[in-house]
Amino acid sequence: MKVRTRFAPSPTGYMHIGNLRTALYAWLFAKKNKGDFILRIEDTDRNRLVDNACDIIYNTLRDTGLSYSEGPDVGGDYGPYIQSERKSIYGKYAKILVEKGAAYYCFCTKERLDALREEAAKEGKVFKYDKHCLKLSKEEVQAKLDAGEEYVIRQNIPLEGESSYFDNVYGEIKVPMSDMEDNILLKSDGWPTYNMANVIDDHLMEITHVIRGIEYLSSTPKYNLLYDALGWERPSYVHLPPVMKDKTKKLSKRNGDASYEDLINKGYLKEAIINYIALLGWNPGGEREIFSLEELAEVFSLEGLSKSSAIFDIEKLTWMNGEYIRALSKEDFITRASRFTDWGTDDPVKIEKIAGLIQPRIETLTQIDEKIAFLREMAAFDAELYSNKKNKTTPENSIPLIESAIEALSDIPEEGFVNDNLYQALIDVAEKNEVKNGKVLWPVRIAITGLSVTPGGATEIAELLGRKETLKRLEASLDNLKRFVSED
RNA sequence: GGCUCCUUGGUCAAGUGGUCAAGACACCGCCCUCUCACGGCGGUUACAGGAGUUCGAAUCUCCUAGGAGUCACCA
Repeated sequence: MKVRTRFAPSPTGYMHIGNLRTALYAWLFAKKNKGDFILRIEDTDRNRLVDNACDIIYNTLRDTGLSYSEGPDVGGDYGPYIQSERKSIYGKYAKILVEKGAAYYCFCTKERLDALREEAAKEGKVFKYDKHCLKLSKEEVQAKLDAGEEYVIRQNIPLEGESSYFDNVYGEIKVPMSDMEDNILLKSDGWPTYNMANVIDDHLMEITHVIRGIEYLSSTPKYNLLYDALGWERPSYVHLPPVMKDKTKKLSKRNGDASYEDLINKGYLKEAIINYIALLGWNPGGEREIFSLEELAEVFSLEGLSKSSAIFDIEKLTWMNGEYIRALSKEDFITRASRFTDWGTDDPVKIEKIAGLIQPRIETLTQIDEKIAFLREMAAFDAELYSNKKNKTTPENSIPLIESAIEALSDIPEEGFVNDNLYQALIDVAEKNEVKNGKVLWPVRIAITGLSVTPGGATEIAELLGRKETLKRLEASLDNLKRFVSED
C-alpha cells in the first residue's frame, strides 16, 4: 500500500516550530517511502477563524520545500481538503455511527451539564457524562428531533474493558474504557469535533500513517473505537513529543516564542531551520549533523524519533545557521543578505568585497549592518584602543608609526590600492622601523576604523575604504592621537 | 486528583547487561593569525533517587521524586 501522510493544522495564523517539525516529519516519512504528503486544514471551530491563516500555512510549507501533492490550494482526488467544505460528510457518518450504536443523540442542556460538573467538583470527582440520553428510546429521540430540540451526537464508549494500540514512538498504549468519556462527535451547530473529523477524513483520504503531536496519544484509543465501529482499518500512529521553550513550558505563541516567520526575520536561513528542527527530537544515527532536506528524506526513519520532549536551543540553531551561511556561494549570500542590508553602497564590486569579509564572520543575516557600520562612518575616537600589550603599542608610540604608514600608503596609487600591495607596504614600514608587523598593523587598523574588533585586517579594510578615505581617516586619527597625547 | 507518557552533562543526543558512558552546541585553554571570525588541538560537566535481579547494570523489575500530555459543543 502506498504511504500517505498528512499535515492537518488548524488555521491559527501562526506556524510555530513544533508545528513545522510535525509537518517536516510527516513529509520526510512520505518521501522516504515514496509516498504522498497532503495538507488538510482543520477549521471546524467556527468561533476561532483567523483571517489569512491558511496563507501562512501554504507559504511556510512552500517556502521550506515541504511540498504537498494534495491540498486546499492544489486540489487532489480526495478533496475537499478544508474541513469546513466537508460538513455534509460528517453528518452522514455521524448518523451511521448512531445506527450502529457507537454514538447517540444527546439533548442535555448546558445547564444540566454544568450542574453535573459542579456536583462532581464538589465531591472532588472527575466529571464524566452520565450517558443520560443513551437511555432515550428511538421514539423519544425522534419526537425531540421532530420538535426541533437542539442536540449533539456523542460517542458511546463501552463501560468496561480497555482499548489499546501500538504507537510507533511510544509502543503499546492501553487506556481503560472507564477513563474515556462519551465525547461529543457532532456539535449542536452541526459541525463535527476533532474527535470525529480526524477519523473520517484520515480514512477517506486514505492516510496510512497518522503523524501528529503527543496531545492525541491518550485520546487515540477513542478514535480507534470509531474506526472499528465503521469497519475501517486503523492507521499506523506516530505521536511526537513536544518542542519546549524550557524544562516545563512548551514553545508557544502565547509566550511570544519564535515562529518560523520570526526566525526568518531574525536572519536565519530556511535550510538551517529545517535542518535544526529535524534533529530536535530525531537522530539520524552517525555523527553527521548537516543535512539538506533531500538528504534528510533519504535517511529518515521512525526509529530515530525520541520519546522525550526537546528544548529549542537557539544557540545551536545559530551555530548551524553560521555553517549554512559560510557554505553559501558568494552570489547566493549577497542575494539573501541584501534583504537585510544595503551594504552602504551601490557598487557591485565593493559589495562583493564586503561580502567576502562578512560572510565567514556572521551567524545570522541581521548581524551584517552592525558589522559594517564603521565603513559608513568611523567610530568615535578612543585612545585606549591604541594600547595593545601583545603588539606593545601605546597611543604615544603609535604616532610615528602611523605617520610612516601614511607616507608609505600615499605612495601607492589609486589603482594599486589593494590588499597585497597595502600589506607589503606596511610590512616594509615595520621592517624599516625595526618593529614587529603587528606594531604597525594594529594602530593602523584602529586608526581607520575606530574599533578594536573588525571584520578583516587593517589592509583588507583599507582596500575597502579606498585610498582617499583611508588616508583621510589616518590623518584624522593622527590628529586625535596627538591632541590626546599632548593633553595628557 | 484519575489516566497516559517521559527522565544520560546547561542544551540536542549515542548507548538496548560487560564502553575509562560517543558526538555536537555552549563554556574554558592552547595553536593558527594584520584584530575578530573561521580552522586545528585539548579541557570542565551526565546515567533523577532508592531497592532488587545478575558474576556484572545507563541498559531488566519495583518503588519514590520530578516533569509533560489529557480529562471542552478546541484542535
